[in-house]
Amino acid sequence: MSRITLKDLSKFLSLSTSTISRALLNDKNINAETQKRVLEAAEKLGYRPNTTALSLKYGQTKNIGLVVPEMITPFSSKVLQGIQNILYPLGYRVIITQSDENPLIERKNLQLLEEFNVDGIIINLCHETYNEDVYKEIMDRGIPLVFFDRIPSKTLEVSKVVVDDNIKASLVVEHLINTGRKRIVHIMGPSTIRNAVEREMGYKRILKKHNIFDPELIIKTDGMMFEAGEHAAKHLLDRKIEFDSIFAFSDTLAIGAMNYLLEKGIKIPEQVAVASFSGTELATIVHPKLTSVQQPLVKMGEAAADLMLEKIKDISAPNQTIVMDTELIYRASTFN
Amino acid sequence: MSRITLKDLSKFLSLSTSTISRALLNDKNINAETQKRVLEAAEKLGYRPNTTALSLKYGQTKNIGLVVPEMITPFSSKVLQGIQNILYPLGYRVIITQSDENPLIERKNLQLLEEFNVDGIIINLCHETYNEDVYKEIMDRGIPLVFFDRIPSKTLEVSKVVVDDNIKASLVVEHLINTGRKRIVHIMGPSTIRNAVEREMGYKRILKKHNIFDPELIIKTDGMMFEAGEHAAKHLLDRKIEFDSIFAFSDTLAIGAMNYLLEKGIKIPEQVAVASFSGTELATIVHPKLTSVQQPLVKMGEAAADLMLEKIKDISAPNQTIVMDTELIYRASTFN
DNA sequence: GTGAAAGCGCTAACAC
DNA sequence: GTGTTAGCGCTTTCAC
Repeated sequence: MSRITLKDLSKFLSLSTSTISRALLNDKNINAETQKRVLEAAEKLGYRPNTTALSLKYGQTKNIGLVVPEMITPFSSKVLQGIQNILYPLGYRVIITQSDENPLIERKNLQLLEEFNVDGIIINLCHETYNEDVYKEIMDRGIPLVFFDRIPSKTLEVSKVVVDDNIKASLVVEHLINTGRKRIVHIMGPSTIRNAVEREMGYKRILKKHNIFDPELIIKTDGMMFEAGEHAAKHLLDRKIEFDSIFAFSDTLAIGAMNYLLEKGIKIPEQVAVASFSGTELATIVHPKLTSVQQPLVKMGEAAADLMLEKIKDISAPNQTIVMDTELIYRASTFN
Repeated sequence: MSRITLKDLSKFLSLSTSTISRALLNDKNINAETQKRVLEAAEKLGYRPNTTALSLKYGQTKNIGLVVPEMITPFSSKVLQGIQNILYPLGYRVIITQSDENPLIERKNLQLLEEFNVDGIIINLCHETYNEDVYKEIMDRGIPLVFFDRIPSKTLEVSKVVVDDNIKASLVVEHLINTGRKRIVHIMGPSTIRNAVEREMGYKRILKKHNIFDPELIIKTDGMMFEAGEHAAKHLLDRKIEFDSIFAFSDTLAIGAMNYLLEKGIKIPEQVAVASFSGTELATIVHPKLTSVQQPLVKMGEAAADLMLEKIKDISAPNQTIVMDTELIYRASTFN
């Protein structure tokens, strides 16, 4: 808590609090001499403005909530970094909540953030439709909501930051084909996540184009974490499904699968090439390093924060969709 | 922002705001009938208390700052989880800042949090002494500071949550010796981090006890991230230093080193066993999985939050040091 | 049991 | 150019 207040300065200098305030705010109606005295006294006594008073005055808490599915992988941290880059210098605090990939927890988090009186919420959701009612309620109450990465179903019009999942997924698959792979597995995320469906569409389109599509090669996972990837790999081996490569929905799933294969003595990339989507550090801290679609996560955070600022300035600003550019990074996991 | 206020309810029910307030706070001086009416109206109109007004009233922002070195690894996220477990239900917001292992950024973060008027700061520092002056200043201003994991030098008495680095490091080394390793490298963190020194001491003590200590086997890194581990491994190979195992300061350094060795075709654990310290998911998502000292990160966060609450309740509460139990988890990276 | 009024720290409209 | 005052939303004396 700030100890010393305008009132203290006012007493100290025998000036009214409004004069002090004006001096501090660099108002035009202030004597240069007076201002200097005030500034010096403020410095000397260690005055720090009370943000709470300002919040009350202006009706803005300067708190922005962030809801993410998890923070085990660096994905959200990177986006957070971008959000902070924009919001911290402007005096906004960012309050993070983790949903643990559970829509129920996400729901609680949203309610918690509302209780925290945030000015807006930036969210990467964990289920396309489950909490749609809450999203709506929140927006109806005049609290702007900005989505990134995983967005709600099309029935809800919102501001959002996304990547072109479909096209980039197809590029990954093309790459696998170009390097001679024919039995390309897709480890697909839950279909309650729009991106999973989009990436699958990209995958399917290319395989069909090349006439090598086989529905058996699509493994839909239940979860999103490493074990889900392991299960997918186990499933493939247990069923003796023949495959020479994997395109996974995310680095996380890819790594889970990769480690299972390595444990079973399968050589990567010699026997099975692995590629994925995300672009976190995870792709480069495993061996072999993963070919992956790199998303500009920090920039995505910055974009989301910008959208949020726009909405805060004018709640009726039109919803925008920002599509970020991604880059397919080729690494050892897909080359012999 | 909450739309509807006590005043609105007051008008709506033709009652004074004080009565409304009393009803909502379940005060004894309130007619049961009146209270019922108020509660119903509040529900109906969707009243939500304005936390800002409360903050101003009580002189507490209910904001707690968190300063961590990085969020690329899951270490801080886990601790954050624990902190949130305790603080969120109590209405405290947690505001995170990342120092990027840079004391200068840490300094800025601390100042930022002060400007945010936090009620207290929980911190995992990135340099033992560099910002000691700021820590002191902050505490002198009556803002409680609680440290965890990496703590300041002994000249600064503070509340903190730590683990027994020295003893657990020695257990890891004993384990390596028990599995037949003789040339045990230590990849040591920067000595500006107390834990690095403690873990090195544990390492040294055991090697000396067994008469196999060789100063050449200690590689002190400059950084803390994966590349620093790689560099250490490169250094070992370049200098043709003979070794059959590695004990690394952290999972991060261990993984960096491991991947470099794997790239050079060195077999793990057959040729080189690897063990580390941390206990994040990182240890289990690489191949082979890492033997590592598992720290109870969520619990550490909870303990730090508890210490913080104590300090908030009574700023003059005595400083406490909580030492958490850790567990050495044996995994494939140290077994043939 | 209820209402009026003060005050938390600050800014801004209004006097002078 | 400076001071006075009101008010942001809430709780809490103090009256009645």
